[in-house]
Amino acid sequence: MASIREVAQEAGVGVGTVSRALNGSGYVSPETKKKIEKAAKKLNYTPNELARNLYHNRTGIVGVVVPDLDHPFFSALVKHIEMELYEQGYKTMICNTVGISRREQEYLDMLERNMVDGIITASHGLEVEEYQKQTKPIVSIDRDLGARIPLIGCDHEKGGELAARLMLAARRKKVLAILGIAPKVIANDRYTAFMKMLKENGVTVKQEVMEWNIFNWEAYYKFAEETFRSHPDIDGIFSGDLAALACLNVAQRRGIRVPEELSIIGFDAMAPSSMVYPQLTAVRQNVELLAEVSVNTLLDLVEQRKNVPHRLILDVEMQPGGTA
Amino acid sequence: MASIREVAQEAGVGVGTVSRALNGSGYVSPETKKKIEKAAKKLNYTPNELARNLYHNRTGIVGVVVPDLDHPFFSALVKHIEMELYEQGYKTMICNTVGISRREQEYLDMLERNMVDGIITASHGLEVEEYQKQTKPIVSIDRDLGARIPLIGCDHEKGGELAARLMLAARRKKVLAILGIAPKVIANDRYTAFMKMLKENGVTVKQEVMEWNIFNWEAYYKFAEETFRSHPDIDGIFSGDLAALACLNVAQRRGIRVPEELSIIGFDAMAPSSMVYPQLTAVRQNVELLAEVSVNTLLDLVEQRKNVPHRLILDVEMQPGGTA
DNA sequence: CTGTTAGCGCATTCAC
DNA sequence: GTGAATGCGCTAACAG
Repeated sequence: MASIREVAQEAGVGVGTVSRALNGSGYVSPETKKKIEKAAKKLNYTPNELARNLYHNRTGIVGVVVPDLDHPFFSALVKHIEMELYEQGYKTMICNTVGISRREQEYLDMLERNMVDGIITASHGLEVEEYQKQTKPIVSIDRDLGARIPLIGCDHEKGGELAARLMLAARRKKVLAILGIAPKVIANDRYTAFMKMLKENGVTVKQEVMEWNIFNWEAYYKFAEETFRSHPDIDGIFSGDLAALACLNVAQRRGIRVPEELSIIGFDAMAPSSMVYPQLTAVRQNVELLAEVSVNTLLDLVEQRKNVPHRLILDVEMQPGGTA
Repeated sequence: MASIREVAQEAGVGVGTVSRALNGSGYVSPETKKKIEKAAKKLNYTPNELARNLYHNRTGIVGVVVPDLDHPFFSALVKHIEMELYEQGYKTMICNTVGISRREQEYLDMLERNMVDGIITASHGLEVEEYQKQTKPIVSIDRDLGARIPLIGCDHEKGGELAARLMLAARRKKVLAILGIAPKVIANDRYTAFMKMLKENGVTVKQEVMEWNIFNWEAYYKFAEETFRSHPDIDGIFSGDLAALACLNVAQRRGIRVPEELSIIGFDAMAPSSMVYPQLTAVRQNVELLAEVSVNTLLDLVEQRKNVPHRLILDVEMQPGGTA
């Protein structure tokens, strides 16, 4: 509540001196510095960040846009992004788009209005053009938004191949891939690679597509039940963690033995995949590293520290489990 | 990038007029208004929110402090808080304290520095005194921070009793309660009520205490294994969702039949409790309502809309499952 | 070494 | 109806 002017008055000096003393910029005699600090303490002075922001034209806030915070992958991602940003002196503003592209757009607008210094987006409902209009720092996770916007993601192709290899090792013959990913996102490559390798080896591969922007458990569960009705003869399933867990649950309920009769392989290997019994076999993304790389790439842009590569692909590995 | 002054120049009017025209405050002739709008569009003018913030001494940002975003309860809570805040025109800044009270303190400081208009805290590592120093709006979830700070939470006592009733109905004789909650938090009441009712009915109740600020699955799992080693004779377990899920997993691995030989009841009933087979029996908190009430209480304070009650306790119910 | 001054961009007086 | 002037709180450049 107390302003810098009041502190200056109390200490009997000018505002500039107070500013320098408290910020450690420029020279202030030890003596007057003491006086100023005493005055500041007495008045319980706290600098008003809003005024600072206006002057510096920055806020130290980074916007993080995700489709759904209550999804294990995104909650873990945001957690680690927040922690990394904090380490580097930034704050995190979040936005759930829940499939509403208007909300995504509004966050982009906040960039223009200087509310945030940069954006990390993992929600992909808008057209690429909207992003390309922007001139301020943006980093994209899992989607190519053009040459000026760095893309960070994991090696989805390798993930798909790792899964395919497991299916082959288990001699599966009729496998289902459940695609639940936004169009235009590199995450789709996991299915392409998966199906390609299996087909090359004479395995029959079917596919089902889930609404990509629905993330609640009910929906996954219903979809799994429907899947078993329409594909009673499959002996393998590959999909995102949650759909895989739903399939596992329905299989157990139906008395289908996993993995003897049916292999189930997930993608992401987030916490819930370890909670079930048997533990889900799944391709693991290194979310922590993903967060770290995304943040550092963005801040390289924000602070113009150095040039950043346009495409950064992180390694994946297979989390062993009991379902394949 | 274009400022209001440039727009004024382009339109050949004064800055005040531009401000009034674009904000709809005060009178502007339809004619000049047109001119101004054209100029604004031409220059691609966007008001600088930082300047506005300084003038109004507000940011429209609410800080949300939680121990760990990557915990199903908190990720769901933050998701719904964010959505509700968005509906009301506010943005959400998040902070993972991950058990570090310094981080909690820093967020409190941001209140003083006017970076956020208010705070919703569900992380309770700091002493009450630190909160009571604050004069700006704060709402607390699950912990009493003194008369001036509203407390929102669910009816933990009732939850504990609902669980106890199920244990009694299943004729359990040696029950274990796993406490994993911060000290001084009303969430502890669930265990107090649970144990009280069971003891009154002649049931033996033991208890174990987990580090309250550890939230990763590994820790839960290890704790569960240790629990079965040291308490091989129990026939009932009551704890938070994640510890309960870990116990269920270990029990299944050990070939203990649930619920025939062992009843397991969780608290929260978040998504992962539905993913396992059998589904976890658990006390359900209405997170959505909790978020809505917290946000509205805070904004009543921020906008001084009306007086708010100091204590708001929400109902709970039992989520049926197959583990009790 | 330190006080004064001039903005940062906007919103709101208050004369005209 | 409208323009000019003032201030939000702070920082940095500039005299002194």
